Amino acid sequence: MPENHYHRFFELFATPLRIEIIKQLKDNGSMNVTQICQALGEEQSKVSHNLKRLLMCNIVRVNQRGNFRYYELNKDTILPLLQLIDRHVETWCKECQLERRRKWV
Amino acid sequence: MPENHYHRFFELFATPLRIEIIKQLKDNGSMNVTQICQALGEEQSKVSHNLKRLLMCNIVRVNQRGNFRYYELNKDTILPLLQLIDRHVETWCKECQLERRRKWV
DNA sequence: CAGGCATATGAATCAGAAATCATATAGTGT
DNA sequence: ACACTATATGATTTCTGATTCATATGCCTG
Repeated sequence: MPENHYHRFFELFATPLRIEIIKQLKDNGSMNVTQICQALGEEQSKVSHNLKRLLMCNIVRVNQRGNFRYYELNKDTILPLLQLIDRHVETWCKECQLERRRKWV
Repeated sequence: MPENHYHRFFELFATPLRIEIIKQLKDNGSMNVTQICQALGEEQSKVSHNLKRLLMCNIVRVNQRGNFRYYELNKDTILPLLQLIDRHVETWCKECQLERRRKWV
């Protein structure tokens, strides 16, 4: 990835649904699409579309068993990444306005 | 930041301009707005708007000298973060389609 | 091979964030 | 106080990516 495409990578983590999917996989190991849908109360095609994005850059892997496709997190790189963010946020974003979205005042 | 706001953080790195700004600050240490604008050939208000987003979550800091506001990167957390991404990309995204945006096939 | 799941895909629409542009604020030197 | 520069802000428009919905593909079982 040329340096100027960093943002494409971060983009993958920049939506709530994909983050939720990642959390599910982090907690539960390996899940098929239906399981993810149920766990999140989200629609199948929506989840599939988003899994595709995650798959694209090896944030998740997939392996098929019969009719099902089991997705799992690429923990090697993703877990440390999330940890790093946690640390930053812990130290620097204590009262930062990440949550309140009304306006970026 | 509650866990479910991760994406707000990543969002900050998910645009080419902000990445360019970050790279400038990484390379040049401390720059005022005009310098950044010139370095990137971008418009002032555009840059200011984006710096604001970065400032919000301590990705950059600012300190004022006279009429100028000098921005610098919060290297402690941001550099390791970028490094981590580099590693992931190096290992996993060698021939992944991050750059070609036509379609996510 | 037919029927039924599980999942993927494509096209159209929708939403939200970035760019734009006009204007405001704030510091500086006279 | 005035003119000037540097930067910030707000409102509007523009774009891009996410959602939606309809449909396709693929596997499995009788």
